[in-house]
Amino acid sequence: MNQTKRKDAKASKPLSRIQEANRKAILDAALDVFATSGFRGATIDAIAARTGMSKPNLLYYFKSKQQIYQQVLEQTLEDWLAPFEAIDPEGDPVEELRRYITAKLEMSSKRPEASKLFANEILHGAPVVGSFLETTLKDLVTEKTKVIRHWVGEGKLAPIDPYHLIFMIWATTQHYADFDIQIRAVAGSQAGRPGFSEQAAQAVLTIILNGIKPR
Amino acid sequence: MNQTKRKDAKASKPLSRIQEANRKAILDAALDVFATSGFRGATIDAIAARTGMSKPNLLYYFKSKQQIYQQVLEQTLEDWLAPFEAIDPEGDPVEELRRYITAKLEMSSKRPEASKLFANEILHGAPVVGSFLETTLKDLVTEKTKVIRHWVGEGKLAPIDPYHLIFMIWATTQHYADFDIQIRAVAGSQAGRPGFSEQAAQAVLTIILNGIKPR
DNA sequence: CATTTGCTTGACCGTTTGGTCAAAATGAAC
DNA sequence: GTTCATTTTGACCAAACGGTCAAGCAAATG
Repeated sequence: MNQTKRKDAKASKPLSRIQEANRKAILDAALDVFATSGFRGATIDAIAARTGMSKPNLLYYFKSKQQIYQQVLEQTLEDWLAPFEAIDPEGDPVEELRRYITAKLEMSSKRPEASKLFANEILHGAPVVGSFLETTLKDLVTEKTKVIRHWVGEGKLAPIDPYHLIFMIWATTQHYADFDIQIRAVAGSQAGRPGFSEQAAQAVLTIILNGIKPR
Repeated sequence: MNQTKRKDAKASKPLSRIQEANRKAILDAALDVFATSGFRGATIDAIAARTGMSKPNLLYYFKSKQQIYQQVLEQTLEDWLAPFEAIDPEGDPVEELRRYITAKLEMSSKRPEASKLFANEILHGAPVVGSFLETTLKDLVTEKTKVIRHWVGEGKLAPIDPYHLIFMIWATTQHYADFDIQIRAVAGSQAGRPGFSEQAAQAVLTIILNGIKPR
């Protein structure tokens, strides 16, 4: 029964059906808990309660709270980055950025927990994703700044600093997820209305795209 | 009964010289600790260590960790709001907004801890400042949206939604404080150079102001 | 000087929480 | 059924942490 197919001790894990389901349930619950309470504020018990499992059972699937956190974060980063990678150097600048901003705003509205989780991580010094930021993300951003600079060179965009344009898009799109409570408190009835997030997207697009169009 | 000379709401403490100095030292240390570790992550011991006092001594001046947190937050909110209140309805729109954005970016660069403290509070559901957001801040924002709408009506600004303009400014200016680690990681050498924050201010102003100028 | 009041702290307590462990339940294979 | 591996948990431990308290120290006050 110990063929290459069944149970490999170290290299890779076949992952039984039960394991796969439980792991996923745990990571889903953990995302919520970590996002609302932060790493320190979250407790294994809280995550366990949310999945209906016992605490030791969580630690049967993941060896520590840290590890759960890392995996949730890792999983989140991929989604977070995908639309950024998708910016096409060959496409029309305004159209590409419109697509990117729209995608990010949609993510903020649909999965604010992911955004909050990430915000928390960065806010506390990026202890886990720090090296990722300095390598993968940095390279990716460098690449995109070249694209933007190329667009500017062609006269398709106003002469703006690519870094700050990117930061500004990140800032704005994340804000709607991370600060949603403040937004709801301040905008009051406005924010409750259906179509509010579409309206937000429209306003953000208007300002940024007008701001970077060549004059 | 109550002489109205002291600013005290509780009508008891004249506050000795020593008390005033120690209270301030504690609040200063607490700002740093809360900003970098969050409420849950911060410990009274850490704050005490930073002031050179003992833990019981902190609790002699403030009755609980919560109370320290509240006072730090309260103190921070005032600074945070001041430049927003200062937006002058009679002034030139572009000039007023330039002043506001510049002031906020400067705060982000000089006192990022204050910004981080606030971000953390909101991110975790605004348990302490929630009611403040729904009353004072909401009223203030409503007032400023009217000013912006008036400017738009006069044709001095492009027709943009005032709420989203405000959110966008908040988002962007806070981003440079709250996500400074990500910015430094991604921008690398750029961010280290002197004048980086001035450059950031220039870029942000360019995009937003161009974005809202009437065409 | 003595006395009162304000300031400071070492030692301690109760609770929370991350993590362990041995044993029980469940399931799979024969 | 029996046997063996996987999954689950109650009970427990050690460390961390918020907070208390009684006693010590300092500084005014007389």
